[in-house]
Amino acid sequence: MHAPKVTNQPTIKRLPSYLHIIESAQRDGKEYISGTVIAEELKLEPIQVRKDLALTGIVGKPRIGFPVDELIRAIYSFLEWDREHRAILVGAGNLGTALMGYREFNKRGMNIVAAFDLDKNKIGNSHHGTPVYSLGQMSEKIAEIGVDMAILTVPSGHAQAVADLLVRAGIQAIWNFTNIKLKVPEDVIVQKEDLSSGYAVLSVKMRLTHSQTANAEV
Amino acid sequence: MHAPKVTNQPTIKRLPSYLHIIESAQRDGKEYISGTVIAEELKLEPIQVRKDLALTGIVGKPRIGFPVDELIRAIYSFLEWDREHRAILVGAGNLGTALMGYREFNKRGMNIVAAFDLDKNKIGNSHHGTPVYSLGQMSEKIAEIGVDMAILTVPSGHAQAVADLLVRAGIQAIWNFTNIKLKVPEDVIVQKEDLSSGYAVLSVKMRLTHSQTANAEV
DNA sequence: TAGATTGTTAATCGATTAACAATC
DNA sequence: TAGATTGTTAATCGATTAACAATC
Repeated sequence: MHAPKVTNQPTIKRLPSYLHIIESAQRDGKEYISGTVIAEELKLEPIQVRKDLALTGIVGKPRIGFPVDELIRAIYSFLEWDREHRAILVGAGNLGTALMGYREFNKRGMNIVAAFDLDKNKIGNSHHGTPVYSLGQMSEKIAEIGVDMAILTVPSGHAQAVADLLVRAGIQAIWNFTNIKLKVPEDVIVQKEDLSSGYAVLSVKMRLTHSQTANAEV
Repeated sequence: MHAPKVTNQPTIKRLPSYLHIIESAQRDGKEYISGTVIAEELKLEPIQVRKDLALTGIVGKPRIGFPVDELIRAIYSFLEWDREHRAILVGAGNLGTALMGYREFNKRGMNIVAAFDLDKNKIGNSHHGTPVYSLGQMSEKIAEIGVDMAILTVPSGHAQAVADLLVRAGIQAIWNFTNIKLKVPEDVIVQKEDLSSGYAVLSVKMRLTHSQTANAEV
């Protein structure tokens, strides 16, 4: 009767893709969806889907599956996507602007309330409703607005300096899109998004497929 | 005397971050770097770094560490980053443009030779040296240029249709930045980049930290 | 009822970590 | 030489998968 570990990273990372399938079923008017169906859609094992979903506390019906509306609520609740996460974004370049325009985040509770940049041409503009301020105003604005997390999309040369500013301004969580391993106090959460690692996996997969010894387990 | 598995995903995903540290040591003029130092920098266990690096075939010197130049070459070779990967990019929006401007990819052997979009205002332009063509020209251009992989940064509503086009044009590998699970033939490699999964991990980490039971193993 | 699916308990698999001899 | 680090072999840990009774 041990409580299952709630910090199973692989499971947490899969939940958003489940959610996608389940929401699509909801749009189709389905009342129930089975783990088997989700697994087929994502090419996973049914038992894995069931185990993952169990973590959210959902209870299904044998033979029928999981109640769609309830399941969506359970995942949202587990991921804390049913509450507002106020975020700021630092670095309003192409990547930053892309993230500001990513409507899915907003649906998942993330509210990007302000962006900051050094570029005078960008300051004063707004993207998808998010105003862009000067970097100099950042600490002040953070204190004023109340912010849960910062999204870091600055050039890597500025990453550590900006992170230092964020920490000093009291930010507790940083979503780091730079390729710099940030040095921050222990109690500050950093989630690093590393595009190169995806490219590395892709390259190796390509090599394995192109070679004769095609032990292509994906 | 079993050969170690070359398809250890976690290891492959860590190699780019090692490379970062090692290249920085190279710029500092260091001839050798130890696994211990790399581990410290990235807050990993030294034994894990050594095991990971061993996969590339590098041989170190006890007491001294690994020869920097040779180590960089070994990682590049293992990841096939020492060869050109000709890529096209489909969807020249903000994210696509950001990827075209990401100079690190170019250094790692990726050459984005062409981009495609539907938007007439974008067609004919070029971003960081990459020309943008109309989507209608895609199949033709792929045949003409010779392409190893496609980067998919279109709106999710178009993802499957574009993937179908790519497959028909003979593309063997797709780097998928949409949140759609693509349906492709078995022999086509898809690497999915899922920003929501990073956000999910961050949200759960925040919940765990803010709660009293701070079992904050990161 | 028959049978597909859930949820639990156990088994397997693979990755991480530990221990330690070899060595520069 | 002394001692830090490598690389190998073994132990541990955690995640995935299998088996199967319960059940709608």
